[in-house]
Amino acid sequence: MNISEAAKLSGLPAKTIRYYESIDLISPPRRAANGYRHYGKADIDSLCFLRQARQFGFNIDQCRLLLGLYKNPQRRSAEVHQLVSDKLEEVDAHIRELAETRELLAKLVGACANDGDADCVIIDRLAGQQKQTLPLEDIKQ
Amino acid sequence: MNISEAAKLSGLPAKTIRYYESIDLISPPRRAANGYRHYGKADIDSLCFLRQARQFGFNIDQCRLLLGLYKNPQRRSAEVHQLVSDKLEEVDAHIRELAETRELLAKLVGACANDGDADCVIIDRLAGQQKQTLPLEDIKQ
DNA sequence: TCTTGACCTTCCTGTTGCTGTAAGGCTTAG
DNA sequence: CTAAGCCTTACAGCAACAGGAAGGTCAAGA
Repeated sequence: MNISEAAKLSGLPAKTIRYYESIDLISPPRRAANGYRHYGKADIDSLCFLRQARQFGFNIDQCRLLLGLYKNPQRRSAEVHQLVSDKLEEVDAHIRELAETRELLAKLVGACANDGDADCVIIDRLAGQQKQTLPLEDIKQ
Repeated sequence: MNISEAAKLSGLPAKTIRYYESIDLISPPRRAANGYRHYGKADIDSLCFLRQARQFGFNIDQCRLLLGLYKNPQRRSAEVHQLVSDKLEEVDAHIRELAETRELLAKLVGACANDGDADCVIIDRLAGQQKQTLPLEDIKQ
């Protein structure tokens, strides 16, 4: 089948499929006489796998590893488990970070007068937090 | 003061300060006779403001708006409030999305045998989720 | 005076994971 | 015959910088 059908079946844009080929994430498919890419069932399986893995938040390099395990009947499930629990930790860390930011933002939103005045707690909070101070003699306009 | 001192005081890398100038986020500073950038106290304030805003998750365009409000004594705090509560919603949405992914990942991690066998629930889950099916007659190798 | 090291400048490339667009060839229906 | 709808390659661009090259400047020490 041609690339647009592969795209439909796999749920990936044709552009993305070509891109994955260009970075050697998938192996180049056979070509028809007219130069068109020609995909088989196994290719579709790999593409579906990649779409899912990306949806789970794995980046391209992690997908590369996962795809390698997917295609390798000699894999040990422990290797897969390791990759996925690493990713889980990554996502947890990200969530913690965002949650922290969220709380700070919520505080700002709550504290702001939200009216027509120029006085604004938010602006005050974002400003005036210098990282370091210089000795007086170094401060020249 | 020179750029490296501005960097120290603001907590932004000198590279970033030059970058902010290149995208017109900050106004170009005065130059000394030798061509070196020369920053004053107001410049540092803007840079600090930007560092904080970026830390709060605002992107460059949002920072542009915030910085405009910061520098504008005619601002109404309601405008600032709007920007920040929009960002809060953005962050909330992002967290919800990540939390969903997290749960899926946790399920995978919990379900995987995590041993030396090739059988792997994770691999099975990532594979075989075709987006669409084609009518039989269209399926040719 | 010369040199050394720490600054500073501009410009170009690379990062991640694609997406958009241009310019052109192939295929199929009307 | 032509128009639509595929397909191809190749190049540019997004965000928000970071790294490095090549070269100018400055201050201190031998």
